[in-house]
Amino acid sequence: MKHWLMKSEPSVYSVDDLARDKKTLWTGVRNYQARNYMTQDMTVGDGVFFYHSNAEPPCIAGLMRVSAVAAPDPSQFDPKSEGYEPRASKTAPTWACVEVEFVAKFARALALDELRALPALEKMELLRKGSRLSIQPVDDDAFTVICKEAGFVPQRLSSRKARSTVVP
DNA sequence: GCCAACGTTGGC
DNA sequence: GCCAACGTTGGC
Repeated sequence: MKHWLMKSEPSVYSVDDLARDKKTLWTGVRNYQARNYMTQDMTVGDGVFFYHSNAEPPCIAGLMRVSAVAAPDPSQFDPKSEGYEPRASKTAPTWACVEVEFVAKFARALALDELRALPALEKMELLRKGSRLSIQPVDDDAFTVICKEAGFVPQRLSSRKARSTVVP
């Protein structure tokens, strides 16, 4: 299972909005690298950090999970949408979106400067100077460190079989 | 609001 | 295929 980080400006769509909606289509991505991560690498069940960009402070605000693989982003077909893509057609779409579902809002959001203070995250894409990529992979170690720092315990042994093997 | 970094566009 | 101009992102 892979892990990811996806950015959204909370003034547009926040972790609280997702907590309310339970699920949403992650529409509006207009960057090829970010799109390719969605169409080529994301699978159902992948964990995704919800990052608040252009926020005060910028922070990782919660966790979500991929609930459906990439499909054409409907906003590219809507002339009234900011993300309208005149070159796209239903048979040859340009942009894609995954569906994500809410997992958790971190009781303590992890601000960018706190993340920078963690040596284990040195190589994280998010923390690279000039990094703008709105969808990026997060390696297992970084995922674990961030969850721990946020006081969040991932429910990795969620199947009945797995749970039954856990010593009480 | 500023501006550095980056991605895209389009002329050549 | 190069690269200057332009537009966007996103921290500060």
